[in-house]
Amino acid sequence: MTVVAIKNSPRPSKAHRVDTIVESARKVFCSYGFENGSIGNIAKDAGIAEGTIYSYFDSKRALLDEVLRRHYFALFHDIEQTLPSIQGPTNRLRYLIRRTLFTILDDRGMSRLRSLYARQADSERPSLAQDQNRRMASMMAIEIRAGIKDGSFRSDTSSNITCYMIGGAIELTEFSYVQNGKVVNLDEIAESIWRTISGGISSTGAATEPLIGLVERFEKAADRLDPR
Amino acid sequence: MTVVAIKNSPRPSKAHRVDTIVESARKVFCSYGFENGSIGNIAKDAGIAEGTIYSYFDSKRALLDEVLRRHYFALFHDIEQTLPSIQGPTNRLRYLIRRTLFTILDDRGMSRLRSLYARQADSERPSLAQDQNRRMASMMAIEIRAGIKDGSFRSDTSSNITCYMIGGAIELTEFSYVQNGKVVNLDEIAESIWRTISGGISSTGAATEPLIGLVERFEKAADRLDPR
DNA sequence: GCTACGAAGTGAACGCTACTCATTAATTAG
DNA sequence: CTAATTAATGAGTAGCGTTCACTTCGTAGC
Repeated sequence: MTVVAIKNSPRPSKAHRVDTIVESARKVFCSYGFENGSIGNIAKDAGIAEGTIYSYFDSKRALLDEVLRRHYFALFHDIEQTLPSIQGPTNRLRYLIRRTLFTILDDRGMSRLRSLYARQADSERPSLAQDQNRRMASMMAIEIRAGIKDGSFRSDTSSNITCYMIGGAIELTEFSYVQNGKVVNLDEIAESIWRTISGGISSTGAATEPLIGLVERFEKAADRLDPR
Repeated sequence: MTVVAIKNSPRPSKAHRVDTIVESARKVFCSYGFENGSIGNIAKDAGIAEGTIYSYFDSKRALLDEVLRRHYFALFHDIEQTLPSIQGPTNRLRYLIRRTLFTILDDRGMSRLRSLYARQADSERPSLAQDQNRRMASMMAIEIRAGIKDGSFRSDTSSNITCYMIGGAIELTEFSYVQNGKVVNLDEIAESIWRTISGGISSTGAATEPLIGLVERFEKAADRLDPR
């Protein structure tokens, strides 16, 4: 996507130039990682001088932030587009878990950036990663609170911690995939997360076991009274 | 802790020298972060030349890895010391959650290192962060499997995902604390994590599902005895 | 005690890269 | 068409991780 510089050629618009830089940065960072991807490479790919980048971005870090910001913007936009068509907080929460989890498979390079470099922001407050966490958490929290209101979820549920648990599990799944690259069964993982979130891990066996015995006795009695 | 170099002074033992370097590195990295803490600073603090560090460590990153490795070693050692004195998988799992969570308050600088820099390892396989995750996960998984065996936990629990959910929630809590520095009520967070893990968030609970089957059997038997 | 030799330590020099800024080119206003 | 303004340039700067030729130290054999 290299732009050839020609004397007297008209300058591209400001927005278009920013787009070019960010797109080149995305390519370079995804291919080489943040630390090994140099401003020189990005400038060469965009067909401009290194100095030009610094009239649009304060630092290399700020450039990475913009790459990630656009990535998350597209992701959230897509989610917000889909969410209203799903009925009920339970289904919506399930969708949020699956949708976020499956983003892992979209782009390996982007997964690497997200799981390794997203957290270290410049000095911005709130940092990009924190902001992203908050947005995802707030979407989930809305569904959880709706679920509490309509009686699907227990009223002593902490929406905050529930979001942390879901988000954290997804992050660790992504990191694990980025590190060892093994193919993962995301359907199964999504199902496990959902099962744990919704039903917990405590066994209900203690409660049901006496009942099983009762039913069996009842069935035996029925057999005697009504053989076959 | 600066060591003053004197000509003809006896050289410290190899192990002692490594300790000095790692301790200086820990101080510098905790104070300035990984990227802003320079090898020059570390060497100055340890009272040695920069080159000396490179006869003990391959790179700056390897030095950070050793700092973190020792930190985790101490943490795991402490946990393994305490764990046997706690009875039952349920209590042990609760302890693991609380113990790991409360590590956040031990040392702010260390929390920063853990949540921002631990994931980017050299080229080691497995990476330090992955190795650490695995150790923590395996400790938790042992308790979860024991809990399944003794009937405390549901048998369809995925120990892996449960660990990810617990570990992920703790990581995000730590990151949030590192970023905005607000005091957090860890007791409350630990309790929420535990409540969700053990009981889920469904108000109906998984308890009813097995019962539905029993009720159906009961009704069928009753139908035979009293048709219509 | 003296010498020789390997191990440990040193710090100046190197290479790389993020970032700056004086200069040049392009665009716009009058 | 000219002047003023804005955008772009790329050689230069600074800082840091890393290397390596050289120095110093510890010790073993005489």
